[in-house]
Amino acid sequence: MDIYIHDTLTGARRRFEPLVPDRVSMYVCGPTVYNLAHIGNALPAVAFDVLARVLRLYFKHVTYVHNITDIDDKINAAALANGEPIRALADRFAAEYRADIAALGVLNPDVEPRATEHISEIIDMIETLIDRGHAYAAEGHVLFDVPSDPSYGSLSKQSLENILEGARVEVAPYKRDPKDFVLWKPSSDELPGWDSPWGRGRPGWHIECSAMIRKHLGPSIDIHGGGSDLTFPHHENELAQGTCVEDGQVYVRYWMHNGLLRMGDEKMSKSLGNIATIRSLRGEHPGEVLRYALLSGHYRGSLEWSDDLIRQARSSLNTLYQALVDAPGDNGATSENFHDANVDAFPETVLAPLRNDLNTPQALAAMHAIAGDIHKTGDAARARALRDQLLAGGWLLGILGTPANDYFQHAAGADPGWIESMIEKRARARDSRDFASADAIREELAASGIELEDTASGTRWKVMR
RNA sequence: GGCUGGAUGGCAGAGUGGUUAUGCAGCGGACUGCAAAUCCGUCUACGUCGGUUCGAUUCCGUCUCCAGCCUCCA
Repeated sequence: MDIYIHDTLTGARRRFEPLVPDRVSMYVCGPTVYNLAHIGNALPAVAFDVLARVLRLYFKHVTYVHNITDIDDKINAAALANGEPIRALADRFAAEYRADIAALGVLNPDVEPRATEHISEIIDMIETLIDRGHAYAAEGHVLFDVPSDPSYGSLSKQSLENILEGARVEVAPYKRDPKDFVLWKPSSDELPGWDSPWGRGRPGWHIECSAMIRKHLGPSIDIHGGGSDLTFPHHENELAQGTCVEDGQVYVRYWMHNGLLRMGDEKMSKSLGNIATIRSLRGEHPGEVLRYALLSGHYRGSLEWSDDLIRQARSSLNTLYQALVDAPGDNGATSENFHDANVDAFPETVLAPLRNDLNTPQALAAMHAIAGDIHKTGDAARARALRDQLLAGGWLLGILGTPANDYFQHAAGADPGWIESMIEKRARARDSRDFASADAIREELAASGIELEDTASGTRWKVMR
């Protein structure tokens, strides 16, 4: 059993081996909470959720830390515009974010740290960087001294000259080098601030993550994930801080970056405004459908988000649920039953692609193969075993979490009792070969969004979806 | 301009030096009173131009196009 992960730093797929056997430390950058999250924000949450599920099967201790950035200029601006206290606004949208990704089946991380709760760790780390000659204070700011880190640029594969040439930001006069970035900056009285050796101020974005990683996972971690748009400068800067604060320690063993969702041929982003919020999407679609859509592409690719993608995901997921409905015996079980199952309980055909750099499209293909086998086998015991395989695979992917019947019957616009009585009426009509009446009843149900299926064991109904 | 990655059938999207991805949709058939679900069959593929090779969608190079990053961003 080997797990492979594509590592951004080396640009290669590498066999995964944690620093300490049986212990995996994983950190994923979460959102800055100043408004509702969009579906692009959910991609890393979902992808790394699947990774965590897989890793927990093979390693006894997995610590998954997923942060929330709750101190940021955009938060300040949003709070000001709202006339709302900054802390209240950040808390509110942090809760909204949690609710949104929970609806997509994302399990809670082990730790969900907030930057504002780690100010002393941040200050400590900045002081260490200054002591070691990698940072300097100037005019109330503290800046990281980029030229002091010879390997700067290695993660984003940028040469220092190119960073300079491409720079579109004005260079502050207190910077020794244009590439130096802020670790600490002063705050005015109306902005949030904390006392520090450099006066009242607040942390820069990059140091927050480094300090929280250090606190919760230590100086050297196994996996660091996030969107590919964070590679530069955020993760490059984190790498510089995390490396320079120690002597020759590897800050991150595997850097993982998910691709970005596109909408209308462009990256979905709050700045561009071409976003679909998770909130609005899950008003229209089950969270599981949205999750399936996200998993239908490989996490490193760029997936085109569209209504058609959602429609296809919905149909595909229906097919899997249909197999559960058609499996003989009790179909009240869900993938949730495999929450604590041993690795042997999971289908290798689904697991193997996931171990190979989280190949979710291939895993889903294997799920459909199992679903097909459920229909094709004539053996009831075999079908039940396959049903369990399907549910187990569903657990890894975070889908099939609803009892199959409920999935097709929940949110029925009509009273189930009425539906059953209509079905009975139709059965009598069919028995007397009055197909015109029988079809009329079926039409009437269809008008209420109810679809009928006549099976060998009787007629069953489901909500059209 | 620099860096990184990508171009696969109607759509989405894996993968592979020679053999079916898969799903969605379409078409034909089976089943059904008719449907639905399911099963069987089936049509559209690997951006361009070269090279390596017995053989390339898969390796190498060229070109074209696209996206991301170089500024906050998942």
